[in-house]
Amino acid sequence: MTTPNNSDNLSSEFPVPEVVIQRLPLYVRVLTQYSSAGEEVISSEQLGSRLQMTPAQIRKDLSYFGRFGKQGRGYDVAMLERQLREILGLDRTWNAAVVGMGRLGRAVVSYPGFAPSGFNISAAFDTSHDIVGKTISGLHVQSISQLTESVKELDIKIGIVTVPIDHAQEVIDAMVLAGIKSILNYAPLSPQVPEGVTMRGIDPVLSLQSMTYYLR
Amino acid sequence: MTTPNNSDNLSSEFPVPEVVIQRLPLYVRVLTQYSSAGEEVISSEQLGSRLQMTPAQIRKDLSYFGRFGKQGRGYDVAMLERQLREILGLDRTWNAAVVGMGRLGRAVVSYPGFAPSGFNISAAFDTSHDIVGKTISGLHVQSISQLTESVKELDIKIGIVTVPIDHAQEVIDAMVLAGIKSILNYAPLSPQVPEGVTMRGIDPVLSLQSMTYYLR
DNA sequence: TGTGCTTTGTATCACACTGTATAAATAATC
DNA sequence: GATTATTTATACAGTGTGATACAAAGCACA
Repeated sequence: MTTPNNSDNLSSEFPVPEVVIQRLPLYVRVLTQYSSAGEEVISSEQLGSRLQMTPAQIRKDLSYFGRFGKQGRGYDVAMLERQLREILGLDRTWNAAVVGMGRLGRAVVSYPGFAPSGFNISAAFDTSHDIVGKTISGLHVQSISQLTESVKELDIKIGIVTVPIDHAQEVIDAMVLAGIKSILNYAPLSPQVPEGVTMRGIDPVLSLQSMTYYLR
Repeated sequence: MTTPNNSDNLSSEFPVPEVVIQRLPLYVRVLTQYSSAGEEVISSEQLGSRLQMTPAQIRKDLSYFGRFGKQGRGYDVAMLERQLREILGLDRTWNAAVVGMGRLGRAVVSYPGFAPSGFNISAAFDTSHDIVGKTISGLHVQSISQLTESVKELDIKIGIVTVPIDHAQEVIDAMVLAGIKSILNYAPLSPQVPEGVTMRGIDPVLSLQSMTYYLR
C-alpha cells in the first residue's frame, strides 16, 4: 500500500492529454541531471523552477500515471526517472530508418545524440541511383523499394524523413504503408497522415517565422 | 469600407494567443504553394483540409487580425499571404548570429533553407581558440566576447545556439545581455530566459521520446 | 509521542481554446 | 433582377487545460 509501483494505475483507463505526454521527456531530462548531481530527492517546486512551470502542473501531470511522491518529502529521483522512462517506453532501444541521404540525412545519421538516448539508426534509404549502394557513416544506403522488407527484418519502428519537400509526402506514404507508426519529419511541409500514425516535425524556419511576430 | 486593409485592426488591442501565432506560418506556407500553383482564391475549407484542421479554426485565427475574406468567395491568395507576412514581420529580412561552430553549427550555417525565407546568418561565434579566426561557409568566426558589438553593428535580432549542452545556458545569457530577444536553441536543455525573450527549441530527441509513448 | 513544518495529491475554479450553428454578404444562374 | 449556392465572420456552447487551495500524509525534532 505504501509502494505506489503500479505504474499503469490510470494510464490505460482514459487517454492522457497529448501535451502531458510531450512534457514527460522534459521531466526525465531534469531528473537525469539531478541524478548525476547526486541528488536523491526532488520536489515539484524544484522541478518546476527548473522548467519554468508551476509545481501544481507537474504534480497533476504525474498524477495521470500514479502516485510517485511522498508527502512532506518529494519524489525519489531515481525511482521517478525509472517510472517515467517506462511509461514513455524509454526502457528499451528503438530502431529507426532514415530516408533521404542528402546533406540533411548525412547530418542526421552522424548526429551523436540519438544513440545515447536509445535511438538506433539501423537503415538508410534514398531514391537517387547516385547514392544507393554507397556506404555512409557505416550504413549501406538502400533503394526505397527495400523499405518494407527492412522494416520487418530489422524491427524498425521509427521513420525519419530527410528528403526534399517535393518527395516528402510520397516517402511518408511509403513509410505508413511499410507499417511505421512514428515519423520524424525534417521536410518543411504539413504532411497528411492517417489516424494512428504519430508525426513530429523538425522545422527551424517555422520556429523562426513565429518568433519574428514578437520582434516587430 | 470594402477594402479591409487595416492589418492591425485588433492585433494590438489585446494579446493574440501564442498557439495562433504559431499556426500563422503554416497558413503562409500553404498560401505560397497555392499561389505558385496559379490559384487566385482559397477557402477556409481548402486551407483546413490541407492542414488537417477545421475551417472554423482558420477563420477564427484570421479574425484576430482583421477581415480578409469575401463571403461566398473565400480569400484572395496573394492578398492573404501578403497580409500574414506583414503581421508576422516576414516582409523584410532578419539577421541572425550563430554561436557554436562545431558540427551542428556548421550544418546550420550551410543549411540552404534559411536565406530564401528571409533569415540571413550574418555572424558566427565560438569560444574555442581552435575555431575562432577560421572562416566557415564564408563567415569569419569571432570570439563570443565580440557578440554584443556585432549584434549592434550588424543589426542582429536573432540568436541561434549550437553549442554543447554544458555551455548553452551561459551562451543564452550572453545573448540576452547583448539585447537579443529571439533565440533558436539546438541544445538539449530547457533554458531559463527572462520575460520578453522568445525561445524556440529544436530537439529531435525530445520529439522521439514523446512518440515512443504511442508505440508501446 | 506529540507538535510543527513540508510537500504531495486532488477538488474546485477560472480561463482559454475549439467546434457548432447561423446570420450576413457575395457570386452565379436563370 | 430574383433566386439559389457558397462562404465568411461571429455568437454560443462545450471541452480541455492550467492555477488555486486545502486536506492528508509524512518528516523532524524536542
